[in-house]
Parts: sequence; structure tokens; C-alpha cells
Amino acid sequence: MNDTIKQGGATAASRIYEMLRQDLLNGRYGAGERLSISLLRDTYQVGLSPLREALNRLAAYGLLRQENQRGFRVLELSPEELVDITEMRRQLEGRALELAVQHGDEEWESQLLAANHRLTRAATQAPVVEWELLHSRFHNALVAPCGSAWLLRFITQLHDQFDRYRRLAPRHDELRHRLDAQHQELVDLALARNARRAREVLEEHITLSSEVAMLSCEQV
Amino acid sequence: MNDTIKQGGATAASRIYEMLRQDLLNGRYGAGERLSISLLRDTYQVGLSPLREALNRLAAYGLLRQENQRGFRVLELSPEELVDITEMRRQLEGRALELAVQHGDEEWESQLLAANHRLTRAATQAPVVEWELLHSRFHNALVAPCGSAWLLRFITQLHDQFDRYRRLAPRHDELRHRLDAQHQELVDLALARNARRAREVLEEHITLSSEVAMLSCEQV
DNA sequence: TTTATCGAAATAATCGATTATTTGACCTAG
DNA sequence: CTAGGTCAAATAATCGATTATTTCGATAAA
Repeated sequence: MNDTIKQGGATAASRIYEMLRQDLLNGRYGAGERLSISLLRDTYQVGLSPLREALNRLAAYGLLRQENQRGFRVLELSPEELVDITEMRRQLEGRALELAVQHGDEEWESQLLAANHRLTRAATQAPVVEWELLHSRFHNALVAPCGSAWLLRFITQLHDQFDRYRRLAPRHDELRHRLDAQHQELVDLALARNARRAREVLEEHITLSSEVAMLSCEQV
Repeated sequence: MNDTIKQGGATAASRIYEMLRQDLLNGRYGAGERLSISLLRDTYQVGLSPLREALNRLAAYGLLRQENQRGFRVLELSPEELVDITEMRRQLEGRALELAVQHGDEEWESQLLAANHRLTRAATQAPVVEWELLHSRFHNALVAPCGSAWLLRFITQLHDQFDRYRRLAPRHDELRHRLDAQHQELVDLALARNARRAREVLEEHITLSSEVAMLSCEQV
């Protein structure tokens, strides 16, 4: 969905869409919270029409729930849904990585190395938002040459859903360290063209990451 | 996405969304065609705001393409994309059916029998739109108890995409007959709780159906 | 002949105001 | 007291008009 809108002077609706999307992923609005349209208009300094268009897109994308005549709500969070999202990510990203390892060219290898390098640096030297961006880019780079546009689309969508949980979770340095090590391992396996093992590690990575994310459900 | 909007007095935007979705699936607008907003307003007798909201939803859903400052276009059709959609359907619906066979209860069995019965009757005695509705319902009933909301969501979305091709294709009685026979076979295997074989038949069914759909790409 | 530029017409996006619906407090009948 | 009903305030949805951008034909320059 992110690149559904083509280039060209960004319209107010697409600017507000991206801002709202980021704020939703970062947990600025609480789960289940009702979004007052006139309040949002004041917050983002934008007219009603583009704002409503952005909200409609977000609802169709799955980050908001729309009830006729009752406006928009942030989606609820539940451990059950996190399990569902995790299982889907394992399935889809695992498959995509297998294909990417088979189809990826030298350019892909370079991109992958670069993405991991930037991510590693950012882990110690950049603010969280910067790291989040590079983390998304790394995982995207990993599966990019899988050859299926629809697979990539669903993966991105699930990634956004997953991040709503993960970004809400408290820090857990030990798990984070193991997750970072897996990033490196994935790069190595990808370059070695070991599709089978790469898939296994990615699936473990997603499961481990879901353990971090699950901590967000155990908050008050 | 179809049930994203909850009950309650349908709003103009959601009514127009559903109408447009049906018309897009039925090929009322040509692939790649530009949708003039003011023309649509006249056609559907609706104001600009709800119309634009519906178009935004459809773009986020993947039935339209939106370019900033240049309005909305119907998505193009291509054999390559049909292959992608078909492969994704095989993967996702195949997995969903396995799960459904494992989890489905007696109520599911009844629903399945009923859905197939209605579909079979409609094949000879109902207009095409009626058959299309029942056909969607049958395939939905098949995988409904798979236990994963996201899996079902993606399956529905892919089904809509697939139907853009299939409904455009010319009749092919021989293939249609084999496809109908597979519906019966799927019901039998589901009731017999033969998950493995049911999955195989469903994947064959989707592939065979894509052969029909592919005929739409060979038109002028 | 081709390419570039300008400007009017067409069309998309946005705004401000209006209408419709829901919410919740208050009241009354049972 | 409680259930149901009424009404006013709050909020969502929609409309009509305005603004911004693109498109395309006509003209001029290379």
C-alpha cells in the first residue's frame, strides 16, 4: 500500500495518510481508541476531506476499523491476533525468502549487505525512529526479489500489523541481541544461497521477535 | 475488507464502494481505464465526498490505482499477474483448507453441503450474477473455519483479484464442467476429513480455473 | 519538421457550511 | 427504583463551491 500512490506532488490526503500510519504504528493512539475527526483535524492541521480520505485508506489497509455513522477506531490488540499475524509472517516471509535466495542477483547481495550494515550502525548510534526505518528496509530487502508482487504486499501489511505490537513492547536487551545476531546470520545464509537454512532462521527470527512483541500484551 | 464496515444504516460511501467493487469485478470498466470522478458522480448519483472516499478504499484494497493529482485508474490485467495471483491462491487457500478440515465442526459440514447444493442448482437455473455470488460463498465456506482471520482476509482479496480475470473470460463448457465436478469432490473430501487430498484437489481446482481465466488475456 | 512554451479548458483536490445520526443526560410512567 | 422515551449537544457524513493541478491544442522558435 505504501507505494500505491505514485510520485508527484504529494497530496494533502497522502501526506496525512503517512503521518497517521506512522503514529498508529508507534502507538500514539491507544488500542480501541476512538479517533475524533475534528480533533484529528486540529492535530494535523488539515481539512476534513483529505483527512477522511486518509482514514478511509487506513481502514481498508487494516490499521483502523470503520463503523458506519460512528467514525473510526484504532484496532484492538490481542495475543490471539498476534499469534495469527506471527504464523502468517512465518509462512509468507519464509516462502518469500526461499524464492529470493533462488532469484536474487548480485545487486541484491550488495543491497542486503548495505542494509544490514546501516541497521547495525543505527543500533548504537541512531534514534529509535531511524532504526525502525532501517529495520523495515532490511527485512524488505531480504525478500524483495521473490518475484511475487502480491506476496510482498501481504508481507508489508503484516509487518505493519506486527510492529504495532512490537513497538509497544518494553525493551528486552537479551532477546534484542539474539535478534540482531540472526540478522547477520540471515545475510550470511542468503549470500551462501542456502535457501533451506535461511528460511529456517527467518522463521525462528519471527517467532523470537513475536516473543518480544507478546510482552506488549502483558502490560497493564 | 467486505465486512470491515459494520452493520448500521449503510452510509453513501459504503454503498457506492460496494457498487463500484461489483462493477469492477464484472469488468464494467476496462483495464487501465481512467475513472473520471465527475462522470462517476453522474453515473451513481452520489456526491463527490462519499464517492472519493469509496475510491480511496478501493485503491487501498487493490482494485484501483491512485496517482496523486491524476485521479484513479482501473488496474491493468496481465498474464504475469494472473500467474502470481494463482500461485498465491494455491498456497493460501490450500493451507486454509487443510486447517479448515482439521478444525471444522458439524455445523461447517452442513454449511458446506448447503452451499454446494445452492451453487449446483444455480448453475442451471439462475442468472450469472446469482451464480457468482453463490460461487464466492461456496469457496468462502470451504475455508471459513481455518482459524486465521488474516489468512481469510488475504484469500478474499485474492479471490476478488482473480475474478477480474475469470469473469472477463469467454465461456468454456468443458472446463466449467470439470470445475463443477471438483466442487463436489471437495465437499466429499472435506466431509471425509481427508485434509491432504482435499488440499491437492483445491490446488488443482485453482490451477484449472486459472486456465479459464487466462483466456481473458488472449482476447483482443 | 521538430521541439518548446503558453494559456485555456478539463479535471482533481480541498475547503467551509450544512445535514443526518448518535450519544447521553434528563424525565416520566410503571 | 427501573425501563423506556425525549431532546439537546456532539459528532459523523455529505454537499456545493472554490482552489490547484494537469492536459492539450495552438503558436512560436530552432
